[in-house]
Amino acid sequence: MSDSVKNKTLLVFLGPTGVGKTDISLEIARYYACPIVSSDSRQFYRELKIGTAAPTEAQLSAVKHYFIGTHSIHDEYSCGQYELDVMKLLSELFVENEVLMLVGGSMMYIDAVCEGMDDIPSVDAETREFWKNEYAAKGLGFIQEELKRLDPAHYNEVDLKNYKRVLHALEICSITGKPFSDIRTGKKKVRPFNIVKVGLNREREELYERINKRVDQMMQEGLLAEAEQFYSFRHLNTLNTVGYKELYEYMDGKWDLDFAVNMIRQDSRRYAKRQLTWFNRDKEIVWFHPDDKEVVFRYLKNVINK
RNA sequence: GGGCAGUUACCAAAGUGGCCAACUGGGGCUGACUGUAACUCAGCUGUCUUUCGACUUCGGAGGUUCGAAUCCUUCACUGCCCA
Repeated sequence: MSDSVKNKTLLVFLGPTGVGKTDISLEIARYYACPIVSSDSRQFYRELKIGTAAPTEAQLSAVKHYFIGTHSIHDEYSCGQYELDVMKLLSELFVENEVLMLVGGSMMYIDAVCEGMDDIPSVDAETREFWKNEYAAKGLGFIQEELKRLDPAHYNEVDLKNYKRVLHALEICSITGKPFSDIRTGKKKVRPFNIVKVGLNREREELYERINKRVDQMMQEGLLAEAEQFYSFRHLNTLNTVGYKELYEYMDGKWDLDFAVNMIRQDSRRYAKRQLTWFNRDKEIVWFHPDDKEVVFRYLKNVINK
């Protein structure tokens, strides 16, 4: 990216699911006449509309959006690829725009844009399958020992009880022939534009109430039918998503519908909490209530060089 | 009216004389997390205390005992059965 974008600003609107990001960000996008880049890792998938509370057709035609419905649930996509794709897009969009918006709640995806990630190779299906099978057959203790052997430094750092983290480290060791920890630098990349992080949050009780209500609304809008369409692909990672995975338990006959819907509410609340835990670490975020639009506008005017 | 069963922390549910502030599960809270991340994982969850520990609890009241959630008496409530 050239120096020409150094006075440009990326407005990052983030917050827990259901807090009301879409509404306020549309108003701000219209005011600044800028497009919105989504950082919602599930709204990427065009098949998942209702369950991810994707922007409506009307909203999409009011403001130009990127990364909404751009991928299929069958696609292989990752955070690292997202970083590359978004950075390329931003450099193009900043030619015409002084201000751009990144809106969404997917923590690691937001960080990938704002801080960058190390260049870690993507894992081929064969390697993934190999370690997955090793884990299934020999258990957590075995893959822990393998990690100790292949990457003792990482072994001492990772959460060893978290099999996903252990597996991924092993996958990278396998592919590169080097310890995973050699590749991880942990260095933040400096972006050639300003980043303003706006956090949106509400009282916990209020947030949870909104989440609960939104789940009811999704059901009324036909979430069950939407999920049912992809029932045969329910094993896909992209469908291991709140709002879908619970309904598949119902369709598998394990839960009754009321229970499943209740679990969607609960899992949504937990997700919101996890998002907040992640965001709370980031001291660059300035927090607002989504209803205080005037306050946010005033803040932005102060922060953006205009 | 009679008989039986039950009442334990936010909920469910173990515990039936000392190892009990009380198993376990759920819920809740807090946190970790550099690529399948709306994933995955961890800690806490009577009160006070940073820890050691102290204090108040197992429906209410009273009693037995060195010691009670656990035994006895009684009251209250709940469920089932017989009238």
